[in-house]
Amino acid sequence: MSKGHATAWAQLPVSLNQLCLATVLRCGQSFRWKASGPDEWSCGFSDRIISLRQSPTHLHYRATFPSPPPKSAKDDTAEIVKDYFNLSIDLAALYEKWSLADPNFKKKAGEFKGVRMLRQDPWECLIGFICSSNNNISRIGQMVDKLCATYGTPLGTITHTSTNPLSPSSPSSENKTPPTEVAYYSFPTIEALTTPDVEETLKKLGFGYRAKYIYKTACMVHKDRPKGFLNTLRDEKDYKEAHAELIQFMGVGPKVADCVCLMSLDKMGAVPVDTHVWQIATRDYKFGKGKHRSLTPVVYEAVGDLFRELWGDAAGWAHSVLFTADLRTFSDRLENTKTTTTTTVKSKTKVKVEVKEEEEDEKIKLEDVKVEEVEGEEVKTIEKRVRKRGANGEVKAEVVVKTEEVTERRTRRRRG
DNA sequence: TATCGACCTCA
DNA sequence: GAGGTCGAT
Repeated sequence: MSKGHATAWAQLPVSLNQLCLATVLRCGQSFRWKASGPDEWSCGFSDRIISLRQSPTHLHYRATFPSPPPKSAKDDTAEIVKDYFNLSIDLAALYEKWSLADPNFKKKAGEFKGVRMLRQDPWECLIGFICSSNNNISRIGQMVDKLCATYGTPLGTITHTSTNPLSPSSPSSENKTPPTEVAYYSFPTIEALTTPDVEETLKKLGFGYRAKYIYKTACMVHKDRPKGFLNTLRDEKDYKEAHAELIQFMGVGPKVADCVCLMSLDKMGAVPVDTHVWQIATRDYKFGKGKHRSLTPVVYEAVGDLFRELWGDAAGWAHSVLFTADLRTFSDRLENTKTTTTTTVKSKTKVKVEVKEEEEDEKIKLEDVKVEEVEGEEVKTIEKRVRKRGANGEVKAEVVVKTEEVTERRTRRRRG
């Protein structure tokens, strides 16, 4: 039982190929779903808590309202759920298409069915991903919880029953944790995050430098944009336009903007390139063939283009499948097929090779990388030009620094 | 255009 | 050091 007014459980026909709840709700799209039971998930929406369960053939849902709804009101929770999970899109058909176009996708997809993009509220999505920089899913979740508890509206409580999978062998006794009442809140409105105290409060709550970003962005959206601005990016702007609008906000770079485009603005081709995706591109798709030492804006876009060419219009959706497969949380699923390649830098030697007096030779690249590979050992020679400057900033000399990096690669198969 | 240090906290 | 961004150079 929970405080509040819960509707009866209802269901929607949804196969596991179309949606895998346990994966989709934990793969870093939304940070607000809580496990409220062994196979139950709950999340606060604007005026109600929605709880979900899944069987092989159905998605079960129910709503818990803070106060009894008028008898006349008909429950629109089904509509909310269909919309939130983008259920009008046939995911299985997309998997077919991607598998045909890409053997690597096909290989990974078997263990990761039903990974679809949510269709979240753009404002919540924006703030959630501003929190995501230099951060991990679990802490982002904790931060968003605090944000909601502090600036959101209470929606009631849900009784959480044991989610501890530890001892299914003795269901009768010991290891059961007692049920607890957990409070749920709505996500704060835009306006709620524009009060002058917000930055300081969030700092105290452990948001770090993101506190300022959130406050500033809230102010920008609220004061400098027309009402409903973020939602208009869905229909009135295409992907590029929406992306350009989003990176105007404080704390929003290309990656965060792509997350918002993909997960809340119906831009299925948006591919957020974070360090994971960058790894996937270089490791599994040989992107750049060892060039590119950092993820500059140009390289960022090139990675997205690579995947868009490979997977087509809904590349962002496809990317999410491989991204999820790469997450530590789910790494056990690939145990049987996986080969892991670990690379360790064995040695690194820097040698200053020559000193040039004030030479302006545009032909020398600022950085030149040569790679040789011998029996699992990779020797990279990096030539980097470093300018020594005097007190006035004038170039006094240029030093070419050669770095030899010896990398050892070990590939091993885990039990299979 | 690309690179670099700083930024908050927690692991 | 992390599932990034900002501001300066």
